[in-house]
Amino acid sequence: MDAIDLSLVDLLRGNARLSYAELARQVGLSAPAVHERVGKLESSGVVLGYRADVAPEAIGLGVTALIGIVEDSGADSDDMLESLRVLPEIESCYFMAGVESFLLKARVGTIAELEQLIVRLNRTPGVASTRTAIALSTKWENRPQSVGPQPA
Amino acid sequence: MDAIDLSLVDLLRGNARLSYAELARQVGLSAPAVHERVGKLESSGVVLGYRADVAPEAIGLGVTALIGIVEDSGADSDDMLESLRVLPEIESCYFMAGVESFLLKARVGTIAELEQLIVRLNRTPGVASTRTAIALSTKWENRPQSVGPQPA
DNA sequence: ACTCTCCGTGGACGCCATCGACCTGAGCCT
DNA sequence: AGGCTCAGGTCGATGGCGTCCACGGAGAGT
Repeated sequence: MDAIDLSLVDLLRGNARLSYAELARQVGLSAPAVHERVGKLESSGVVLGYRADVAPEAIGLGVTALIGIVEDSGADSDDMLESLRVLPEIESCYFMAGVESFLLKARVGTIAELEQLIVRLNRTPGVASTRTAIALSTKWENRPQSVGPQPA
Repeated sequence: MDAIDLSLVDLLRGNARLSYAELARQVGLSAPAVHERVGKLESSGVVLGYRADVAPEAIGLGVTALIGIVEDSGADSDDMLESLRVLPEIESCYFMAGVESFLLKARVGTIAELEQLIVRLNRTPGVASTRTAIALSTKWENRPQSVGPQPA
């Protein structure tokens, strides 16, 4: 992970569809060199994947909610995790410090679907209680912060 | 937005670096047709961009926190938003229902930087109070849920 | 029925991805 | 010091891809 790797990561976080040739121009290496570096970043787990950023309302996921989960005393967190992982509506899952062990970000199409999700969560073994906060709007999300040197 | 557009969105949410030729094969159209459809999805604001998904610890952003903000009565939310937008550590920002008007997801390198961020937030005009919860680990994040027809 | 429009296909051409061969400099052993 | 080894780069070649263009068929409106 030298400065060039950081620049590559920055560039790809900004636009994952840049060609290797373009990346090469930006960092001042040849295309094959960039190709090899990016390949290593991928296989070493630095770059986990490439994703299109899509407006959720446009694909019928207009309701965003953040749900905190309090675990039963004696519940097994690993089992719970597996139960959560199965629910596709849960886009993100954090294990938290504090009373609420998990914090979930969920996206659904309607409030009715959110209700169903919450019911299902409360029925999940190990869940003592849930607390749901609804996002009225997403101002921005997953904005990449630059880590490399400033782009000259 | 027909079924093919949804499939394209699904495919690109799964892997934003798929070539147009590959997308074309998957949806059963020609490459130019896919190229045009994707271009329209981009310019109509359905596809907002393409981002590499990077392991945050690998780039020195090992501390994740969720911060709720309570606004002063009479504060201007738009001004606050601009103040928040300027802080690069804030990766996501939701406008919430409930006592806390905003919910932020922030990533920093160290607890000390988190402390500085919280101090800055509390000094921001319009902020009455903040509440910070620290994520001990990110189980997963921004998992795309499939919206198209099941991939046959 | 004619035509307009939309949306697709197929062909062409230049650029890109990717492979292999070779080069160079750093570090280390003798 | 000399030379081995290896990591990591460049260069050149080739096949596939991105992208532009001209053309064609289906459906709606008159």
